[in-house]
Amino acid sequence: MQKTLIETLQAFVNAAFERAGYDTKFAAVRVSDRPDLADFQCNGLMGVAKSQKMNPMEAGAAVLDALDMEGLFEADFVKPGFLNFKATDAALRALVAASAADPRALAGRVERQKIMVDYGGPNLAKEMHVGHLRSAIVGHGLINLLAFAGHEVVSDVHLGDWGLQLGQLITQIEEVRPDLFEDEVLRPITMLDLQEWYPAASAKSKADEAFRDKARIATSALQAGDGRYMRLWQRIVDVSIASLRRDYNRLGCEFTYFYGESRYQEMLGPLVQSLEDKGVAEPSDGAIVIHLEEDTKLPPLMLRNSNGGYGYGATDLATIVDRLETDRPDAILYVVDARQKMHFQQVFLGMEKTGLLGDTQLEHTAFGTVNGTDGKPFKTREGGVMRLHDLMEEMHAAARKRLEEMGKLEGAELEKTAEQIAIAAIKFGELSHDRESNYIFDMEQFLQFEGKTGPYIQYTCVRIASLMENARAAGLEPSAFTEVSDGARGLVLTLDAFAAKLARAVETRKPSNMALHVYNLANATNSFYQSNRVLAEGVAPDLAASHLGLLAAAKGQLDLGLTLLGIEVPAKM
RNA sequence: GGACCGAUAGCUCAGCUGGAUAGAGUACCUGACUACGAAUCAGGGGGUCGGGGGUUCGAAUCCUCCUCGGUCCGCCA
Repeated sequence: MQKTLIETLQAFVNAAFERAGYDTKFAAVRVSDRPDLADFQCNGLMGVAKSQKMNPMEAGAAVLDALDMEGLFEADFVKPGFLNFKATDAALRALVAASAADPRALAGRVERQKIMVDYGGPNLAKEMHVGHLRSAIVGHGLINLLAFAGHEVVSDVHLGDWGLQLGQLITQIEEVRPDLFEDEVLRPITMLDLQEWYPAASAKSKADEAFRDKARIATSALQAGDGRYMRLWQRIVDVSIASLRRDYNRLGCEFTYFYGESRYQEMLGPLVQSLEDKGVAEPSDGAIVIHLEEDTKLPPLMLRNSNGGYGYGATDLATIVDRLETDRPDAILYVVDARQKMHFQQVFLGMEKTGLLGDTQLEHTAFGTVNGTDGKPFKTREGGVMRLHDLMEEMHAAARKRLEEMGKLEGAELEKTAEQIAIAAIKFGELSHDRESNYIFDMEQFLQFEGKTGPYIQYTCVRIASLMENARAAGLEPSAFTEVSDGARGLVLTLDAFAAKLARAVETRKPSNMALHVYNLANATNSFYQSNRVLAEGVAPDLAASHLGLLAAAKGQLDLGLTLLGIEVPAKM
C-alpha cells in the first residue's frame, strides 16, 4: 500500500512534535484552506502554546527545527502560528505514479469486520416511490464502500411482509374481491390491484373501527397460519417481490438475502416466552413489554399486544437473534428513516437487556426524509407519491432526448447509455446529500445534467477516454507524470485526498463523502484538461505524454470512485 | 408537556476534531468552440452563517436562552 502525501507528512510532523516534546494530539495535518499559501497545514502550535503557556512562535521554531521531511515537503511557519507545507515535485510525481499504476493503491485498510447492512425495507403491496430511494441508494453505496475498505459485508432487504398492514389488505380484498379466495379460479393479482386496495384499506382502517377490528382478526388468523389467508398472502408476496426486484435491479441494488419479517414468525412465541421466563419481559396492561431504564425516558418496547399479536418490536428482536446465530456479524447497520430513531433506541436497548447480544454493534444509520419543494414530505403535483418506476422512466427519457441531440449514438447503444445516465443522475443526486439531513426533491434539479451532477462526472470520464484514443491514434501513449505545473498541482492534491475521503465515508457511514470527492476530482480534472493541451501544435511529446500520465491516473480514480457509488461509466455519451 | 433533528448566497446544498479572505452547484452578467467532445472551462456580482448572550488569542463550528420549521412520544410498521 502506497502512503498518501498527507499520511507521509503526518508521520513527519508527528515525529517532529515528539522530538520537540509536544503532545502529538496537536500535530494534526489537514489540507490547507489557503491553496495560494500551502498544500497542507497544521494549526496545532497555537494549542501547544496555550497549554505550555508559551509563545506560538517559539513552539513553531522548535518544531521546524525538529522537522525532517526527507526532501518531500517544504515547511514554512507564519504569523499567528500556522505551519504551512508544500509538497515538492518529487513527492507529487511519486504519488501520481502510484495512483496511475493502481487507483486502489492509495486506499487505506481497516480492521476487517463482518458487517450486515439492513437496507431497502420496502413494504409489500406498495410499489416503490421516491421515498424508497434513500435507503436503496445510500445502503448500496455503503455496501460497496465497506467492502472496498476491507470489510466482509452481507445485506438483507428486510421486507415488510407481515403484520397488520397485510391483515388490512386481506380484509379489504375480502370485501371487494371475495372471488380471489376461490382457489379453483386463480385470478391473477397485479400491482395495479394492490395499488388500489392497499391505500383504501389503510384509509378505511383509520376511519372505520369495525374494519379495524376485522383487520386485527385477519392479522391474527394469518399469523396463526390460516390456509385461505396464507394462500392469498403468498400470491401477494409473489407479485410484490417481482415488482420490487425489478426496481432494485434497475437501480443496481444487490442483496445477500431477500428476507422478510414473516421469516421470523415461528421464533416470536418461544422468544417472548423465554424473555418472560428470564424476567426480562413482563406483562403490562395486558401486553408483554420490556421496560427500559427510567432515565432513558423511552417508552417500553412492545413485544406482544393485548390481543396476543406480535408487533415489530418482537420481530426486530427475533431478526437480530436469527442474524447473530446464522451470520454472526460484528455490526448490524440499519439504513432506515430517521423517524424510526426512537424505535431503534428501544430495540437496541431491549436487545441488550436480553443478554443475547454479545459484542455485536447495532447502529441506526439514519437518513432524513425526502421533502417536496414546499418543504413538506414529497408529493407529486397531483398530490400522490411519485412511483420510482415513473421517476426512472422520466429520467431515462430526458437522457435519451439529450443523447439524440448530441447525435453520437443510436439504437440499442443509445438506450443503454440513456439508462446509465439516468441512473447516474438519480444516484448522484441522492448520494451528494448528507444522509442525515432532510432534503428537497426537485424534479427540475434532477433533470439537470450540468454542474454538480452524475452525468457531469460521467462526461468527464468519457472525454478523457476519447482523448486517450485520439492520442494513441497520433502515436502518443501516457508516460510517467513528470512535468509538474501549477495547473497540475490541484489535480494531484485532489487525487491524494481519495484515501481520507474513503476512510471518512466508511467511518461515518456516509457515502456522500465519496460522492463529493468524485465531483471535486472531476472538477479538478476538467480544469487541468482545459488549460493543458495534449494534442496541439507545438506541444512537446514529452510534455504531452506526461499530461496523459496524469490524466490516466485521474481517470483511474474517477472510474473507481463511480464504481464504488454504483454509477456506471458509458463509453460514449 | 417531554425528546430529537434542522436554520449558511435568490434557490439547492458543502463546510472534517474551533483557526488565516465562509465554499460549490444553479440562476443572473461577461469571456473562451473552423472543437485533444461547450453535458466544459475562466471571470463577475450576490452572505449581519435565524436572533441575543457567553467561553476563547480566534466561533458558522463549543455552551446557554429565544424564535421559526420538521420529526417522534406503549398496543401500525
